[in-house]
Amino acid sequence: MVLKEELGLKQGFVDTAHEALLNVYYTASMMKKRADAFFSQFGLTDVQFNLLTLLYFQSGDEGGLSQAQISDMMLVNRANITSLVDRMEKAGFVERTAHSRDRRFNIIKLTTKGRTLFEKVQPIYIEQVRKVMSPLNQTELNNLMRMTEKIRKELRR
Amino acid sequence: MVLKEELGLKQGFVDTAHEALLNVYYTASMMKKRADAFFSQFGLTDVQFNLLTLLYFQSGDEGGLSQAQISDMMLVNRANITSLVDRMEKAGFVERTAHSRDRRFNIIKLTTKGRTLFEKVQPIYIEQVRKVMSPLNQTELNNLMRMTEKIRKELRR
DNA sequence: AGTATATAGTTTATATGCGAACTATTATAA
DNA sequence: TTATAATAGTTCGCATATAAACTATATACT
Repeated sequence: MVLKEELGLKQGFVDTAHEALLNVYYTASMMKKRADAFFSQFGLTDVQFNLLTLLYFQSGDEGGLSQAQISDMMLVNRANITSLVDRMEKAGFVERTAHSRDRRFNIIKLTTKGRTLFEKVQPIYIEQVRKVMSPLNQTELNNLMRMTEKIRKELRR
Repeated sequence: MVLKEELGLKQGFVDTAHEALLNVYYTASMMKKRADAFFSQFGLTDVQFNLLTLLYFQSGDEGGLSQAQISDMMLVNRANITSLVDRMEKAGFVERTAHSRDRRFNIIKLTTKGRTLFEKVQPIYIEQVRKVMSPLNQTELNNLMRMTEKIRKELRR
């Protein structure tokens, strides 16, 4: 019943399922705020760092990822990727390149500047993540992943 | 290691803590999408329904909640509450009223229209929540709440 | 009492998020 | 082969999110 006190709620949790859902939801919300505060030190948002991460680890056939692939991986609408890539391209962290055979695709690649920034920020970020998750031991982390995966599976039906 | 396959990621998870954090994060993201799809049936967003819920269950001394109180409870910036209340007031679901002694406060109250809508939507919403969380038994729900609470406690430091 | 500080709410600029309508390009089908 | 489908990306309108600068009001302090 922790969230009740945290949020000053006396009522409104109709049952445990609802309360658990809100726990997950508000925890993610707080994670995002912390991540945004962290990345702002480096002139980035959490979403922008996610894009750097994807491009750093996943080159794809054409040496980059299409905007549709990025959209699928980040679980966000394609319209967002257009503006996200616009901003990141303007900042010089990524570039749009042509696909070798299909002119519909924009292949997005990290620039040297983007790669350098990622390699600078990523280890510090992982340190922060470890600290945030430090109250949970390995067994708990595994249980947490197992349970949230069950929920996602249900949501995908 | 489920998220890796889900998101088509081959690398990028540096350790279990990071993977667990992203599990929570993407689960909440999917919950939000589902909630938004559900509430759009009734011309609402999930955020707007949250506001109705708060106002329905928490009257406060003045028979409503100040925007600052709403901001605290919803864990969002006060600037958002201004525009949220603007939209909800325009739609006729809430009203801004004066505080009896302190002219700085807007006391936000449900209108009859807002109360009626909430009472119509809420039971159907709770049904959906139970379905989404149905893969977890009571013990798992409690564990999930306990673990996310530990994370929030760490985030509040 | 009068000044400084704190609090509530608004506005602006910016970065997300969605769905729907649009263009360009490619693939499919008749 | 030509008409139709599907796919990739963009643009638009809207709803959310933040921080920062602003006004109005209330409180605290000397």
